[in-house]
Amino acid sequence: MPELPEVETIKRELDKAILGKRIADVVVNNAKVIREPKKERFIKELKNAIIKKIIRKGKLLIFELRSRQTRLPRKSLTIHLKMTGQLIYPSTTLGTSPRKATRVSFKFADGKILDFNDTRLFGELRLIDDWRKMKFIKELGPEPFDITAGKFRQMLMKKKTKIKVLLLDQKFISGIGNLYANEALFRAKIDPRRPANSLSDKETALLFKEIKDTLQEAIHYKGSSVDQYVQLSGKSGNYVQFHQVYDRAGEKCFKCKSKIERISLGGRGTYFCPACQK
DNA sequence: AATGGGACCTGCGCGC
DNA sequence: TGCGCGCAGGTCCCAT
Repeated sequence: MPELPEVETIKRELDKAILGKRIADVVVNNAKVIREPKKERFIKELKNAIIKKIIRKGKLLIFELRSRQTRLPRKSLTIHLKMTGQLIYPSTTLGTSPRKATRVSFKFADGKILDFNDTRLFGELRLIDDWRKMKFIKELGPEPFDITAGKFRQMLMKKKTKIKVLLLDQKFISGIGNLYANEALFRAKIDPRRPANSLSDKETALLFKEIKDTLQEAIHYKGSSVDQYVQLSGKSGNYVQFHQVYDRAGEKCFKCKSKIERISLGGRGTYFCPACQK
């Protein structure tokens, strides 16, 4: 489940690995992940594009491109990993025997290959003129790092929905997914079922701090490798060892030894300690 | 506005 | 061993 820390980890590695490179060829093994334009045009327009800049917005990766003929308008390749998407570089498949889940391979002019793998085909690749005009981008809420505690509090006070569900709403705040929502709420000692506007000033401030700290720590440890996420190199992220509640239903709370509970909120597995979180 | 459900997909682990 | 089933979670979409 790539969330902000996982996508940021990949973004930083991509910066070091592929900036300035020219795409020589694109191999599409499964066109389903290419949302626009059609496969043939997608390939044609990416050929000879140079990776100019890489940007992350929430969980979305954006490659700003430049064509060799600089008069052409700059396009962008956007990549959303959704749940099981991976970016692997340098890939060793060489297009000869692609791994089962390798859906698209980008071959650079120097021969190195960037693979997009995605078991469940939920991932989305788009080649578009202006990423700023994407519906997803226009509706995206601010990232926790881009707002103040006061602003966060002001945002929460307008909402009656359950705090956990709200943290997962990318239009409200972007970058947080199921794993870090669970972890941040545990650290802030807040019951995930609480209506957002029921949080006190103190609780709001603590939650805001814990969200940012949790994300920062996860970035430092290069993400959480549960399910399919790996770093660009294919190595696992190292943050799982610090998880307090996620996927620990029935196990003892590290703080108070109570049993961690699992409930469903907004259709998502929600883990919390009923004794620690009020 | 809030809430719940289904859809998109595949692979895993479970019980039998 | 193999089969069917529920489940995983990011996002969108629809109904109430």
